[in-house]
Amino acid sequence: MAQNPVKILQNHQLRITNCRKEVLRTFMEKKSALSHADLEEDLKEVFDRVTIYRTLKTFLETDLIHKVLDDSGATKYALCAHGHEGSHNRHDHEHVHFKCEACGRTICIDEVSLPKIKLPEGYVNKEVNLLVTGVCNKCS
Amino acid sequence: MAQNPVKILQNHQLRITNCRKEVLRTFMEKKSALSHADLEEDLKEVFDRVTIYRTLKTFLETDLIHKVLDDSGATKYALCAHGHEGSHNRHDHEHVHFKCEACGRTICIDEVSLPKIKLPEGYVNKEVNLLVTGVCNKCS
DNA sequence: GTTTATGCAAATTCTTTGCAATACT
DNA sequence: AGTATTGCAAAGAATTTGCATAAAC
Repeated sequence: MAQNPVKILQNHQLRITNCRKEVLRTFMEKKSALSHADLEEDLKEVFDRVTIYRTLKTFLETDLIHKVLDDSGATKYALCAHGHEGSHNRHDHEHVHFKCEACGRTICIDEVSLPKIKLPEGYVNKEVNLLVTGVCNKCS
Repeated sequence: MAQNPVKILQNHQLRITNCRKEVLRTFMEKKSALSHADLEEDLKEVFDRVTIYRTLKTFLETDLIHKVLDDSGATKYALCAHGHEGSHNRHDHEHVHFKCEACGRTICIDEVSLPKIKLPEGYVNKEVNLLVTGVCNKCS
């Protein structure tokens, strides 16, 4: 399994550029969902705002990151947990996210698995997203 | 239980204005989550864009509506199911939303109840939001 | 009559697009 | 060398703020 930014980019057939490496590194380091603004805060001295937008777009299209639901209005993104191993199936995305009201961070809770949802007749379920809001272990 | 816009506004100690009545009526009529843009489309001839923003803000603060998670980026809102009865508890918001990829509508699925989620040690659960993406009964 | 909401203009913020210069393979 | 990515400028949306007028209580 890939573990460093360069290998991940190679696995996804993306050119290796400084911005992509740094964005990836930031996701790996922060271990929480990040918005464009979060990334910009860390990287604005080095890369243009627009480049970060385009990097996120590219990563989304390559299934390297995915959108994380959030009630703050800002779109947040997180690394696809096993995306680096080449398993590009949709269910990579199906996990539980936890948003802390105190520190504002959104993280993936891997320990909790998603319950099966039975929908009414005629509904086709493609993807399930669960967001729990509350206070995290560091803030409580 | 209150059922018309005027009574709902009274119950929430809000002044009765045309814009508030119309926004409420639209939510009741459409029965799906609406974004500011959705409301504007219906009401722009009558009310200013800004007034609709402010109405949504007021309704949010009064717990008359709540944010609905959505992966489209646009913030959507929905009526709090029992908010009109004066029960302002947080669990009003805990339902399952379904977003149809075909028609783009987001609706509340009342038939499905939220599974209990057990979080890791130290996490305090305040609110649970579940979004299922797929195809609805009308589009499938 | 006093308080609160509205409409309009304008300021901010967020996101996208075009294009020449640069970096990657 | 050839193609994709970047930075900058600028356009386009989305959202917020200030203030005078109008509506609600």
